Amino acid sequence: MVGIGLRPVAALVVIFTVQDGNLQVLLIRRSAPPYQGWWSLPGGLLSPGEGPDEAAVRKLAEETGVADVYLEQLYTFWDLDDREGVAVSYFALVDARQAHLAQRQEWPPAWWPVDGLPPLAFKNERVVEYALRRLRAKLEYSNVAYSLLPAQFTLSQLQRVYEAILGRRLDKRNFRRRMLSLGLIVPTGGRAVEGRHRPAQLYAFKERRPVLF
Amino acid sequence: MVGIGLRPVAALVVIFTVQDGNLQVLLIRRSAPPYQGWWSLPGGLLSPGEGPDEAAVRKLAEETGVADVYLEQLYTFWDLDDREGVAVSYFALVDARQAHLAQRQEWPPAWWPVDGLPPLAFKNERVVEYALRRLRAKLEYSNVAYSLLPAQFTLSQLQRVYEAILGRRLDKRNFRRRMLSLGLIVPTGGRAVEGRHRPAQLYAFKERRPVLF
DNA sequence: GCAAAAGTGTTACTTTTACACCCATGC
DNA sequence: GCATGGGTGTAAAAGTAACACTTTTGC
Repeated sequence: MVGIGLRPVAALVVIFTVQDGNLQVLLIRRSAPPYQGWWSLPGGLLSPGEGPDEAAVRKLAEETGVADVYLEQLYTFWDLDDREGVAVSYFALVDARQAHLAQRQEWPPAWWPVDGLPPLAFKNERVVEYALRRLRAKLEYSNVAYSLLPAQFTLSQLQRVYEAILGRRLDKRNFRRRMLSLGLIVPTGGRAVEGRHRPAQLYAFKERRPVLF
Repeated sequence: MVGIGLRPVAALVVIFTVQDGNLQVLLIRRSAPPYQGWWSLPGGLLSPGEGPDEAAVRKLAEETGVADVYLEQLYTFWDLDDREGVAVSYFALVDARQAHLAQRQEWPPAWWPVDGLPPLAFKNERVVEYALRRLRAKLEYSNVAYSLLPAQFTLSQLQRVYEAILGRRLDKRNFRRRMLSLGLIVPTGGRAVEGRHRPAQLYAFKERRPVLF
């Protein structure tokens, strides 16, 4: 018998990346009911002895192989399914170049552009929407973008990440001035030779851990 | 036997009010173990069929008699006790004049000034601290203060609420200009005769529901 | 020499801050 | 008439937003 107050508790992770100037979300194709054949966010019930944060870290590692990325608790939903379950949601920011998606026949993960998602199982649209709002807000007053980029990057790459997330173009001069005057990033001295044009100065985040301002 | 992923799930509410220029939190004195004799936040396990939001609303009503106040989910903690329980926390804003604290011998509630709290059970200090940070932030970009004041109030009363929450003095002229230019409040035409001094214009919030800006 | 992206300053405008005195009332 | 809080404007500073051309490289 289920005791009073005992509920299924799951963790759910919205894993974002920016690739080719597009903000993408990791989805998993469901290979069994309920919602067989549909796509949903990675997640699942807590394992014994595990807290929601630990479950989120585990899911993230299972699907992408990465650890030590930006991961933040979002919101706890309780009406995503009909089973009185509670879902603690998270969002994570990963650099697609460092992520290696799990290769499996069943429940395969894939990146989807955030503005072209398929119908999702368990009302996961609400979770993605919530995550996106929070990510956009956070971008304005923190350095979380560090988690979407390699250790060194050009200012143009950084700007493309911001533009992809915010969904609008930014002014190049104002953007560069702001990033530098906030002291978020420093030039490394290296240069990126990338095509038949002038090489770009490489920069790095001063801190590769969350900083608010 | 407890199934996989089944956990005790509780709701926990940080109920704030402003009284005499002081920000206060509602605490309950524990009348049984664990932590007998200590103070803690109101909360408890979800009832059958109840979601965390509903449990928070219920707790709020039980302790203060109020409904329809500002109530927002905060964060889900899981390491507040040793029992693998999950605690979904909320914060609420109530007008002390409209709140009637439950009168009971056991588990009596009381208002405590937020900067003079007693030691709390279940690491509830972390929850209060988190709630306070969120409340301070929210005050700057929303109208949530409506929930701490009666339908009509003077600008000085409103300012005292802001000052109590932010923990610093504000400039009277700048404060008034800002509140009015944001279009948060409107004069009602009434005046408050309150002492041997010039009566104050009464104002009301345009919206008595959460608005972000 | 030309295509491509890198890099760089100035100006107008908006927002924020600092600051001090007169007003209306009750006693 | 005096004590009390109510009410009001302005100027300086800071921050934000708009805008276009030169530079360096590969081919």
